Amino acid sequence: MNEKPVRSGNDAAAGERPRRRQARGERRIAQLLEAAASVFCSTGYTAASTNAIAREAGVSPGTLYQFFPNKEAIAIELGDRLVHEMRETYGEALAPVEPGTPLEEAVAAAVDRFIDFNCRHPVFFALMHGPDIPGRIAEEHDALHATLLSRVEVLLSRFMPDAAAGDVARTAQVCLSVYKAALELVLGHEGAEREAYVRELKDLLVRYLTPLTAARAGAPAGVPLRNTP
Amino acid sequence: MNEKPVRSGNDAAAGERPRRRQARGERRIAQLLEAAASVFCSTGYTAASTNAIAREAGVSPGTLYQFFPNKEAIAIELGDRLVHEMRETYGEALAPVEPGTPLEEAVAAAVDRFIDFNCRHPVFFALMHGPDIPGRIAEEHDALHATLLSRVEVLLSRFMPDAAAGDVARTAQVCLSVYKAALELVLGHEGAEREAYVRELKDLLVRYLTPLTAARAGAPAGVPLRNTP
DNA sequence: GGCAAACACGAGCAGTCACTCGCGTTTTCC
DNA sequence: GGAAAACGCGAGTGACTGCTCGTGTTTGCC
Repeated sequence: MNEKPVRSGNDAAAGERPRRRQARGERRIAQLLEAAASVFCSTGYTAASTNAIAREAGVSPGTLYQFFPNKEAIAIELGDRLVHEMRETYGEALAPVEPGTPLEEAVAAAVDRFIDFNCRHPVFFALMHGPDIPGRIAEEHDALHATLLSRVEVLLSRFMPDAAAGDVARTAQVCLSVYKAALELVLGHEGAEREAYVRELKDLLVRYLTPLTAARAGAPAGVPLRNTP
Repeated sequence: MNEKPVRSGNDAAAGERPRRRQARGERRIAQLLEAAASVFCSTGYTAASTNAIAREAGVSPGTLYQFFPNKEAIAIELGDRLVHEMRETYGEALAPVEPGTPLEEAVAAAVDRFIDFNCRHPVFFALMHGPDIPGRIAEEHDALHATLLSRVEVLLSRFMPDAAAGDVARTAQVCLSVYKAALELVLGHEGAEREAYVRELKDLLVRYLTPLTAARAGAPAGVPLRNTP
């Protein structure tokens, strides 16, 4: 926010000098990011042309490049803002697990928050899981994925304290991948059908994880726990 | 195979006259498809340039267009051949389910065959699940998906005979999506780790489906069966 | 051998893309 | 009010794409 006014003697310090954005500029940036989100969402990153983004935003190509050095920077800025909001969301979604909380509730709470976030920002899915994203966004996605993974591992190790670290990591990976797959189904449906898929996802995760946690208190039948040796 | 020799009077019948391929030509086609598979696999469909495919195959761009009318046709031919082999594979994988076969075995058999196929043909995943595929391939993928879906539904309805049709369809969708997600994990690992993920996928599916089938013979505890009304 | 068709080449064409540049307009700061 | 900077424009540039075409070589058939 509080940018220093243009300094004397600071002109050619770094390759990129911080431009003094006016309110108008900030508005344009938001406008352009919104347009980019729309275009990325409907056509994917590579197929989205900067001219199309500018047109969608109602400005000229030249104006777009007044605020972003290149196409990748648009996706990066968009990704940054989404990841920022995402970190807040999943911080709440995964962090506070009361020791007594049953698995079913923990899963339901996490799933509900993540699904809600992804439904509100469909671009996020397109940007993060597209196969044609630029290297920088991929890094960001990997970082976010790693963070999520370790969070899920912590959550899991609370429910399955006597499992090998490798098994916990693998289980967490499976959970995230399954979530991603189900998210695609959820985003592809509306209303009641969408909610049915959400319920299905919760059931799926709970049934997958329950036998692992069951070792804590007298394994209740079902599929036998299979520990990889 | 047995192509009729060039017919007299059949010259300008349709817009496309069937060229008499020589053995050399068939070899080039196989060569080009192999190169295309490699390039598609590593860069995706849109990013793959026809010049790059030709270069990978060691021929000139003009030669490529002697056998394929356009870039899409390359992907289509490749997809056709893969789908053809796929149909044979999953025909065996899903068709014959003995009435007494336990769920665990049926799932394991299907998963093993599909995983094997996808590991032998990594292009298949890239072509079918890429977001930038041309319309024609998408149709083919949708058709294959629909076929697989109905097969899985038939298989499922044998294990859960007293479920609503909508629930069965949804369950089948979830199974396929989960398979797809796990496939990505499997393809991303090697050796023992890969096998561990395969086992995880089987467990996941069995645990997901077991409570649904349990209604047949005195529900053995675990997560209660939740029927959507 | 000879001829037509299939095969092979690679420079080049039209089209699209990300991005630039010169110039005019609006805002900010004194 | 006036200078400087930020904003805004859109035709244009170079690179790359899918694809063509004229020309030369190899193959199959008589």
